[in-house]
Amino acid sequence: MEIQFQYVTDADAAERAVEELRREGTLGFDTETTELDPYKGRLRLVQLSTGRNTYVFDVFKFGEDGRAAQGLEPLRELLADASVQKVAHNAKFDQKWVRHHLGCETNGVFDTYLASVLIAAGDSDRRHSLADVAKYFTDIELDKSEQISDWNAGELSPSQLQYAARDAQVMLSLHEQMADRLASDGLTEVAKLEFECLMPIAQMELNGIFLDAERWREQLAKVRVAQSKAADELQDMLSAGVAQASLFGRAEINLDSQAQVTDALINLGVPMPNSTRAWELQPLAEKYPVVGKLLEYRAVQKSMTSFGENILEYIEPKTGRIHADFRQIGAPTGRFSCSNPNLQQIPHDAAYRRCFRATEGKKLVIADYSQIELRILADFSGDENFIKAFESGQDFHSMTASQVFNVKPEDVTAEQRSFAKRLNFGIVYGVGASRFAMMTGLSQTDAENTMRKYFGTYRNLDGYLRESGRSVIDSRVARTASGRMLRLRYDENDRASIASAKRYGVNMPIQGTSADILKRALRLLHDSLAGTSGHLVNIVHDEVMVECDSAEADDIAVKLENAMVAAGGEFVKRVPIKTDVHIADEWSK
DNA sequence: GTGAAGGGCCAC
DNA sequence: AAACGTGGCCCTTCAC
Repeated sequence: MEIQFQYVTDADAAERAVEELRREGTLGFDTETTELDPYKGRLRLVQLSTGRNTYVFDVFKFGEDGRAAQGLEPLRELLADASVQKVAHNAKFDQKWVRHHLGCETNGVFDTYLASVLIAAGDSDRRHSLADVAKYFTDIELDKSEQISDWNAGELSPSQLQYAARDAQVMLSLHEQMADRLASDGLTEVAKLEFECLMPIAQMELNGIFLDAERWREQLAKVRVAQSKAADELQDMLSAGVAQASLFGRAEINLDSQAQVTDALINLGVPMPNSTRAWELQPLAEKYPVVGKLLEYRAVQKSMTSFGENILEYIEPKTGRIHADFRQIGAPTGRFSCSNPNLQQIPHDAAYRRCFRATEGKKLVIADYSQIELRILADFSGDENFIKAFESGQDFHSMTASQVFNVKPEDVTAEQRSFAKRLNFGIVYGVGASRFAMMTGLSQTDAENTMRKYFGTYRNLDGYLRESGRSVIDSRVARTASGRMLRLRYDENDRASIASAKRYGVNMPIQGTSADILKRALRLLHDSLAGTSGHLVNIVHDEVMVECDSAEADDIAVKLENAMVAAGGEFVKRVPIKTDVHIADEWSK
């Protein structure tokens, strides 16, 4: 079916188009670009649709540099105006291109991609491409064959323009269906939270983070030496158990093959546990030096491959920085995930983190939430003792140790604090006594007794966790403070399946509310950084990093802390929210 | 050759 | 009897 559209190629037409578009409260929105990466290609088209009429702005016709094009000023104002809603699919993509190539923000966004993910509520069978979403919510079949066509062409074909117009137009019928569905699923609030977080993330990806390649290479050189030494020594030790070794010299074993390494260890008489995972091998390391060597080799091998030369290839030549991909709903809990490269798994070791640094004349302002998940749990449970431990403002693990072991805070031993700490962390994930025993070295009985004491101290926490578990199994639904939803699937005839669903369902509201809070904080931060030198450069679940002019760092630190604490306060009412903020030259604690 | 699955391990 | 939640990346193995 042909779609009515107007092709906008000059300033007068642009002005008239925007005037017409402004009469609508909601517009379909899409862009066409010559590449997928805004630093590598050009923005060709911006499409805005009222449903009846669609305007296709050809950015090329307004000059070489879209940012400098005066004729596009009305369009920029319209896009930046949050009072006009723009419906787009995966809006982060369009926002990045518009920000970089037109020089303005896109505000007031409704994202059909994120809406679809929220509605799916963790169902991994559902797909979320525009074609899939259109089919699912409106039964419209979309042909995406022009998506990969040449948007660089001097003159675009009628079929290209038709395709471009249609993608913007289809957004409106999609929006109607999806807005209703969000409302009936109780997802309106979380959707707003997600949509308002899009622009901060789009901007963060454009900002990128500076990685000092020289420092990285220096570190890598050290690791290479260690790797080669460990590999050589491990090879020698393993070969001792292989028969052919004496005949043909040293038999080469693939040290990265868990099958070959396991065989070799068995030949050497090492009693092999169920797997060769580090935590299973660790206890054997003392008696069998070869096991210790294997663990040493694995560690350096991991450093060299996952955190080696490859990450340097992600440095964008145009900016000299790394622009990773952040998936806003990376996990069904609402947490972000990050890839290409994953900046959320850079080793904590200062040798790696110090390579991520502020550029000349700049500082990094780094803030992280203190015990955010435990504070959320305390709030949800309403447990007075648990809340008191936070209200005291003292070291939380010492306070809980003091309460659980019934000693004065100043008399808590290092060992008691350590038990309390590991239990505090484990509680959020639904740890059991046997796992707790495993990680502390306590006997099963002692572990059970310690946990009994813990839950005896925090009766309402125990009650909350039980009730939460019962409720998620009963209703097959879990929700965060913002209303984010997870549907649970389990086999009711399988105890293990029920137990697993229960842990997942109990954990999700806690982990997910933490994600809610971070997303709200990013919106507040984005607004308060406007007009400053501050730029968001990285986030790691409960940590936010901003780069800014050195002279402004103190001010930015206050803004960052305020945004994070205010966001926390919107979802957590009874427990104080605390952040630790510091100013540094490098990514460090 | 390519891709999926599984083991292993980094982060929070 | 069970045995701690979320991700991504690298490697080997194995099927096509």
